[in-house]
Formats: sequence, structure tokens, C-alpha cells
Amino acid sequence: MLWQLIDMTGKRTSKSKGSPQRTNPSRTGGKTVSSKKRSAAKPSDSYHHGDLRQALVLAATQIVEEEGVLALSLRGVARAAGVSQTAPYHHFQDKEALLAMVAETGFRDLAVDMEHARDGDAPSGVNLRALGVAYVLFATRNPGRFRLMFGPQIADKTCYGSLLEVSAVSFNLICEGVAARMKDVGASPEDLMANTMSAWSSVHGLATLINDAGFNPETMGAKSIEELALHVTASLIDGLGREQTSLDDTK
Amino acid sequence: MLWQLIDMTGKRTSKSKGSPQRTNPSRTGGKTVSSKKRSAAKPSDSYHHGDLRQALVLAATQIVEEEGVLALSLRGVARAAGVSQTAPYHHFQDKEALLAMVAETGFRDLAVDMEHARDGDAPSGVNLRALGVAYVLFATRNPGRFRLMFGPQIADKTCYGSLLEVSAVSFNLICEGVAARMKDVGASPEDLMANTMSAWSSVHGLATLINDAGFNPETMGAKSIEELALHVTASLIDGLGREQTSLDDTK
DNA sequence: GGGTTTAACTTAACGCTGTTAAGATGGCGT
DNA sequence: ACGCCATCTTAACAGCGTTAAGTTAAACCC
Repeated sequence: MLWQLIDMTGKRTSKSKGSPQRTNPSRTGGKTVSSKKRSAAKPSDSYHHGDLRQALVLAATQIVEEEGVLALSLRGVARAAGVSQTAPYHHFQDKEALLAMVAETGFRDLAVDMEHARDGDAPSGVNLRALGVAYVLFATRNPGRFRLMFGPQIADKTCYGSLLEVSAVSFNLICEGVAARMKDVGASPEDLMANTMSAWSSVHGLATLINDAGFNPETMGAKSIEELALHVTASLIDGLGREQTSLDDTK
Repeated sequence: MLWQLIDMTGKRTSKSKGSPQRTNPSRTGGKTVSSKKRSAAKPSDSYHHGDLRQALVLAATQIVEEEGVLALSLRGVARAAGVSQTAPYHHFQDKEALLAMVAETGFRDLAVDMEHARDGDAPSGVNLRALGVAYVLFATRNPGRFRLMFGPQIADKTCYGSLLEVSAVSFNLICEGVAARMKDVGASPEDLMANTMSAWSSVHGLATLINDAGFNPETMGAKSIEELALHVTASLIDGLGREQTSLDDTK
């Protein structure tokens, strides 16, 4: 998370768990395959798997998304990958490290979605809304991973350097969007961080509430999640009760 | 949650887990004590505890707050209460039911905090901000319970009727605050639900990010959580970059 | 009051989990 | 060719949620 990279000198103690900021030894994505690669399918005949590391991440991602983080067991992941129960320990220090890898792919996918949604040529308000909608849509389409990315399953995220780096990308996108909007409105640049926090809170809160507070958009008078996200981002940009004019007076 | 009570006819299937909407048999607070009550201390000599139910809830609450939901085990709670490992099963159907009780007390305390913060005589914008700040402060002062209240540990919250009822109180407070503000601004009442969602998303998102995304307010240019919460609620009410005028032009 | 019902509590046990230790396998560099 | 060593295996430990069956004592009924 960028706000942690920024404040790396802070007093956040990164408790226990070995050396913090441990750099992932091999790779983040897992493309250093030896040569006889197997993509991700299990061979079941050969003693050595070929690319077990990535297979485990994929299996874990699927379980997280289909049954939730709480239903995920390391043994279950190993079973899904067709290896023994302790094989994962040769690729990940513990269960949390595997989950951190899954979360990392989540942050990567989120950043991709947001980059696709971004439109630098559009008015700053429109661009900011598009970013927010993309954020909410990613969260509601990948609730399991989204919960993992921000939940307590990964106790101290500062232990996983690449996780922090990737998560900073989406944060930067929001931050840039807010900065552009503030420039248009003529707001003081010193409020950039606080305003980024406001924007981020809006979309993150909406996403979290949809995922975890068990409600459907129709109850709130919206036809779809996207429509509701548009409404919420409009409220943020122009103020409560004034969102109906947002598309017109936006720069 | 109110939005579920509202939409009780909805297609939310309340999967498995016995009869949904099960009414808590004895009491919600646990004050139906037989007569020889023991408040919550463990007797350790008498075979029967006296008020084990409440003692378990208290012990669980403490563990949730001090070590997090993930560190809580039913056996550990029983140990803390000084009873055997299976004693809790005579008061709660399973671990989740105990957690639901802890979450319920959380929603009750949240509602109390927000009711204290409410000021019906103040301008609508000021009142709404006070409600939001109270929400964020509760969440950051009780992170363990807050995570439990909205997290996936309680899989299907519709199974616990009293939980839904209590959670509706704070929702109503936000809803009323938004309605008053909309009236002042002259917004169409049909947007009430969507605007409530906007307001709620803002404060819930901020609370969640502070608790789970591991950042400190100073990084965002705020001196305290309260100041940041004030900024975020101002952004919501008046729009991004315009919050500096919020306290003046509010009604 | 004495006998019985019954809620509250106990010990024992099952299968599951995360994790460690120690042994088996086989690709790769020398 | 040989040995190294990353990779994978089986075995084992303690702790978990939960069920089953037995024990205690409070409450209730006549």
C-alpha cells in the first residue's frame, strides 16, 4: 500500500513473523519455469510437478472466490493441486504467504481494470467516476479476493513487499484522478491526500457494504451495482443531493 | 440490517443452517437469570455457573477485541470462562451463534454512540457529520468487533433475527440524517435510499480502510482520526474540494 | 419433603486443520 | 558418472469444532 511506502519511516512495528519486507525469493508471478513447463495442470505421474507454485496460487484463488477465505485450507489447496499435504511448504513459508500471493494477483487485476476504465481525455469528474465504478465492479465481481486483499487473514501486509508495491498502483490511479479533479475545481493541493482518502473511502465502503452487508442494489433504488456506484461517486464529487447535475457541470 | 428487513420478500435464500430468522430462545442480553445471579464472575466451586451465557459473550468480546476474530476459538472462550470445552454448546448452537451475539452487542454499542452524537437541533449538515464521525470512531475504537459485525465470520446474518433488528437502528440514524439534509438542500426524496448508501459508504469505507488497510491519519495530512472523518464527511456533503466551506454554508 | 424431571455441565472421541521432522526421488551441474 | 539439493513424500503433534454419552444439582410436582 502506497500510504505505507510513503510513510516507511513510521512507527508501524511490523510485529514478529521473521524479517519484514521479505522479498519474494523466486518471482512474483511465477514465470521462472525451468523449461519443461506444464502451465498449471497436474501431471500426476511425474514426481516433480513442474510449476507447483503457480498451480497452488491458481487453486487457492479458485477456492477463495468460490467458497471464501474461511473455507480455504492449505491441505485442501494441496489436494486440489494433486500433491501431498506438505508440498506447499516448499514454495510458501506458510498459509499466509500463499494467501498474500493470491491477494497480490487481486491487486494486479484491480489495477488492470482501473487502468482500462481510466480516460485521461475525459473531464476530470467523469474520469474519477469511471475509476470508482471500476473499483466497485472489481470488488463485487471478485468478492473473495477483495475480502482477502483488505481483510485480517493476512495479518501484517508489510511483510510482503511485492504486495505493497502492486497495491500502490490502484492507489496512485485514484490519487491522480483526485488531483486532476481538484485542479479543475481550484482546491488547495495540500488537501490531496485527505481528498484521496475521501474518494477511496466512498468506493471502498460501497464495495464492502455490497459484499458483506448483504444487500441488493434494488433495495436502494438502483437498477444495478454500476448505477449505484455512479450515484455514490457523483455524491462524492458534487455533494449529497446535488448529484443529478454532475454529468452536466463537470468541467 | 434494515435494508434486509425492508426487502424481506426478496430472493435472498438464507441458505442451510436450520430455520432462518431463528428467534433467540431465551433473551438477547441474557438477563433472565434465575435469581441466584453471579453477574459474570466464574464461581469455580459450584457445578452450575449461574450466568455462563453472558460470561461467554463477555470473554468472547474481549478476545475478539484484543486478539481478533481469527484468534478466537470456542475452546479458548470456554477456558477463559473457566468451564469445560463443550459447555458453550448448552448456550449457543455453535461458534457462529456466539459470534453473532458478540456482533449484536457491537451494533447496540454503535447505535448508542451514534445516538449520543446526534444533535437534532444542529443544522442538518452538522448533524450528519457528527453521526459519521461517531460511526468512524466506534469502528476504530472497536476494530475487532467492527470487523466481526461486517465480516464473513457470520456467514448468513439473516439467521439471527435480533442481530438484524439491532443493526437497523444505526442504519435508521444515518437514513434520517440524510433525509433531513436532503430536505434542506431540496433534493428529490426518491433518492433517499441511494443517498443514504452514499453517506454510509463514505464512513464505512473510511473506517474499514483505517482498520484494515494499515495506515495512520498523519500520512493523509490529518492530525487525528476524528479530523480525517470530518474531512471525509464534508467531502461527501458538499463535494470534493469544496469541503472548506461546509461549516459556513450549512443551512 | 421425597422423588423425578430436566437443564447445565462433564469426559471421551471423531475428523479436520497448520506445521514440523525426517526420509524418498530425481533433475542438474560438475 | 556421480553427487548435490530442490522437490516431494509419509509420519506425527497439538489444537480446533462438534457430537455422543454420562454426571451433577437445581427446580418442579404431589
